[in-house]
Amino acid sequence: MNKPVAVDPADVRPYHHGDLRRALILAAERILEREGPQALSLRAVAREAGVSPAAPYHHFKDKSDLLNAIAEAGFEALGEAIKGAVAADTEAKMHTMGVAYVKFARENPALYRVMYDCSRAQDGMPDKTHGEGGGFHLVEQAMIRAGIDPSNQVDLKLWCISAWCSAHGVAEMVGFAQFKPMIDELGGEDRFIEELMSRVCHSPSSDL
Amino acid sequence: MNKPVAVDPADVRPYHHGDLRRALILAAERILEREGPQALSLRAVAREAGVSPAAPYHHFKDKSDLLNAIAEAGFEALGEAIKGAVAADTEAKMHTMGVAYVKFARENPALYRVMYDCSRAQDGMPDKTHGEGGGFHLVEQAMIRAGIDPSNQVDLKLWCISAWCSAHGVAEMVGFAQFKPMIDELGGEDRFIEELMSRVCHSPSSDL
DNA sequence: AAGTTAATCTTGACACCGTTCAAATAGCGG
DNA sequence: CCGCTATTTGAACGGTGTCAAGATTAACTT
Repeated sequence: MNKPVAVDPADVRPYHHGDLRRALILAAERILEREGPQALSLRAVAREAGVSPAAPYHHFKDKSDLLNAIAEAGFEALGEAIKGAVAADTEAKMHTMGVAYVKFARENPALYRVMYDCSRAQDGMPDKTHGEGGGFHLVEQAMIRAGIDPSNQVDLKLWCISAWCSAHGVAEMVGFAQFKPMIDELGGEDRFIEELMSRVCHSPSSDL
Repeated sequence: MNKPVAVDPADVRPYHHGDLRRALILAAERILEREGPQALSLRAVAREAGVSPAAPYHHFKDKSDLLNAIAEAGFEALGEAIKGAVAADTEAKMHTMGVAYVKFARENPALYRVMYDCSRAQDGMPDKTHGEGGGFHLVEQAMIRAGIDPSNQVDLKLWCISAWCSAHGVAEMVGFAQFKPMIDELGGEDRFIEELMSRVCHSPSSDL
């Protein structure tokens, strides 16, 4: 008899058919990138993972349960993107973080869609987003650096939320094709994002 | 034989089955308010209008075509809401308009959802929104009143877009249940909206 | 006024979706 | 080796968007 051949642990399918849960999430992300959010059906994910339509139900309660897993990973990636931008900017300004946020959304539009569709269906963004390494936490620190008094917790949180809202709004709308003329006039979407972000981060007068 | 009985003209179904197109839109809006956006299927709309599942296809190319009609009406109503708020505020500040915007979104969550789902699938918001009486036009005027130089068209538009983005972001996120503790601490969602809006309209320092 | 045309609506079908459930299968502990 | 449990399948149900073909009715033409 052959003893089990020594295989790369990455190739091992430890269970029945492998580590589905993970495989399903990966398959879903693949579909998301390739065909967009409206093509992301449970059956399509199962198909992509090479498994029957009912199989996912042993790893996810629901379709929305799968979506939530994807969304959570998305928010984590978003946090990483922001962190990366902060690390590259010695001043670690809100503006920098905002631009990183919007660019992440633009580079992963389908994922970003799932992230906020889930947030709306759930109670909001995943808890981890507000935790130690999460994106929201980074915003808090930047706000404090920008001069917001951290002893007034409510005020600080309000500033963070309002900033996050603005970034989200920009992220959802930069893609509107109706802005294309303006984008061309400015010389590219990156410039457009910069211009919007600097206005969001700094109002021209106090009586707006 | 009976001649047709004299009927109230309101009961008359002038066409085959009545003025469908309009009836379908109304039925859809009814479903939207009653059961939310995920219950809005073409078949359900047809059912609500008392008509066969295929009937809508003679008035709308698609399901999305119906949705677009609803979205367009929604953006018009949003413009009216903003206009109303401006009329009631002698100073006609951006802050006032922003609050009106967000409150409209919160009072018509399902409609608001359809509005932006369509905008994303289309090229953006309906053209009428930017026209003479549209909501975007009102923002432009308010921006000019707030001191933005109207001779720099690009700059003016950028200010308007950034403001609209912020309002949209707030509108989408105030509903997150995870903010409930903070809302309670502030004494209600209205107050929460005010606080966010004033921060969005007025940054604390220029180096945010 | 009658007959033709064109618009409107229905019926029935197709493919796909989310979800469930009983049966089959495979790995695991004894 | 046997049974146990987790995993997967297959088939089914009700629902969806969409389309083609036929029936019905309004409108137009002469």
